[in-house]
Amino acid sequence: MERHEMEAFLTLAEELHFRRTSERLGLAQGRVSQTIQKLERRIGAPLFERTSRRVSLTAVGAQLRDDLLPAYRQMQRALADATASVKAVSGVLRVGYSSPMAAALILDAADRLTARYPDLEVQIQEIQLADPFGPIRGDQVQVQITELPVDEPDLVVDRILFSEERKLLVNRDHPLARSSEVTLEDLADTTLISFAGMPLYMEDYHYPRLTPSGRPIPRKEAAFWQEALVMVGAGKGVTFACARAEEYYARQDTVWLPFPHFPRIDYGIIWPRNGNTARVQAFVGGITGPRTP
Amino acid sequence: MERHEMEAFLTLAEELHFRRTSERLGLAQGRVSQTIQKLERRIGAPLFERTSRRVSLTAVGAQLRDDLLPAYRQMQRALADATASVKAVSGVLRVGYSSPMAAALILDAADRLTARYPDLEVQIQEIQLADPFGPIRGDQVQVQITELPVDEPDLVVDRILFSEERKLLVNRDHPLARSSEVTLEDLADTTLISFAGMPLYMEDYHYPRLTPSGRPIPRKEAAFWQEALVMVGAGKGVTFACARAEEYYARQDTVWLPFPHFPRIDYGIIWPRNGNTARVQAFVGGITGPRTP
DNA sequence: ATGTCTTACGGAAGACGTAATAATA
DNA sequence: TATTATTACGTCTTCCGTAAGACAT
Repeated sequence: MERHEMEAFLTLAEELHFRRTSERLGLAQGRVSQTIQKLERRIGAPLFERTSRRVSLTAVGAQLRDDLLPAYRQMQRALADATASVKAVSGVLRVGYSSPMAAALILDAADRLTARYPDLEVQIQEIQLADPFGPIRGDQVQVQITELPVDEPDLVVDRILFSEERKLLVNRDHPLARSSEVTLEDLADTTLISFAGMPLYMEDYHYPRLTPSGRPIPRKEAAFWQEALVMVGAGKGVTFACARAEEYYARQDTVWLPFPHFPRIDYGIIWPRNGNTARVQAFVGGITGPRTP
Repeated sequence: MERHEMEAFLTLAEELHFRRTSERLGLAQGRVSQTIQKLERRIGAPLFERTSRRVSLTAVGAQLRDDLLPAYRQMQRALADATASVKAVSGVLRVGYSSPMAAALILDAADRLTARYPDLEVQIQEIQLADPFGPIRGDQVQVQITELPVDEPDLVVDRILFSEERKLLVNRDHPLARSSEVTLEDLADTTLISFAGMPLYMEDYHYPRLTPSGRPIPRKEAAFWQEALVMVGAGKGVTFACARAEEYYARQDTVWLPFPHFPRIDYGIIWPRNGNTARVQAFVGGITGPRTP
């Protein structure tokens, strides 16, 4: 049963009038007549009783209308929903990241995503550790891959996307640079560079204030990651980073030391609790795929 | 969305293989590819992710399949049900009647019915009052219009179709032929002709054995209606008939007297309890229409 | 005479198959 | 190389509108 036959039949079953039916469908009057006749021939019995003055459904016609109408509506809706869902995942989605590996992941997901949603553009934006949630709260990015823990009432944390070994960055002339194994206890003899503006629970998690034995760890704050790098290069202190960041930020004057006795760095995907749009959903779903295999 | 597009999409969603899909649909391989592409252009995003080696549904495609499949199935079923119901109302339907008015009604309904169900043939058969249920029990007729009351465990009585005034048939030379008004009490002075073979409750209802004052009514039995007519014409007794039967059975030697103090004759439509077929249903539904206006 | 449904006919859209092309394992 | 999906092109079905016909009010 062809679409145009269903439409002719259902419209005529509603209008009970060939001319009005043809007008509603944008067809010539004769077309409706012939389409209905063809359908009736296929079914084997008239669906309408008609004189030149009155059109009415037969029992078979009424039954068919009752069965067909919901199916037709659902079909229409399925198509409309599909186009609407595609349209909802169009426009620009800005994704924040605070680590270059996350950026690579995002760009990878963006490729797959724009293949599936041709009208979607994914833009990326670096997020400074000193203000990790400003951009997402200000809608400068709609979704973000960032270091955990994140515990903000207005932000949803989806899950751990990946985790990285933590390394300690020290100046190549620093005594620790030649240690075989560095631990938290050693930090009492350094200045740890952390970031102002981070929530306290995050700062305490990533940049402890005391060593395990209780000695205070001297600290200094930087505003940007690049600034922290420069400070380490200048011998002003040490700081943490995830292992693979070395591929992006290696410097002659800095060595990246394994730091196995401190937890790895987990990265998660977050978005505003009231910003769970189709775009964001699609991105989160799209970034799921590649991670699992 | 065209039928061939739905079929191509749903089949491909099941097979995940263009060649197998084209074979199942009896199409060329390229056709499937182009049909899917067209659908994807209309929706605005790919429904399948394909390489030359693997085909898989995208999220949009999977959603569309979930929404579309039930609608498509229901549509198919609606059409199949319609053709099946037409086919079920085809062949020969034999209808019994015991009164010429009923025959006219049946023929009228049969005309409308064969217009609605071209493959149905309606035949009529006269039923003798002496054996009112033999033919319907022997499947010589499948439905029957007959005098009420009918109270048989294996027969369904639908409803009263119409009712007719009862008249008394007497020979023109009989003294009652000149009465201004005849009552049951007068029958004590006549011989009432009834029919053998009728169930007792029917015979007692139509042919009382006593007058209201308790006098017995002499009686004689006939085997056929025509026989009863002849007997009345020969002055051998009186009998009952419904008023309009006079149009069919008027004779010079018989007068039809009003008999207002005895109930009218009700006619009902009956069929075997285990013979409620689509044909019968269609006939009963078809005979409903003309009666109501 | 008007409004309705049906029938006849010519043109255009598009669904189809064939066959060549591109990509992947 | 074999198997797959895509693209190009010519054919043919059939959907369509126009216009005339048939019928009822």
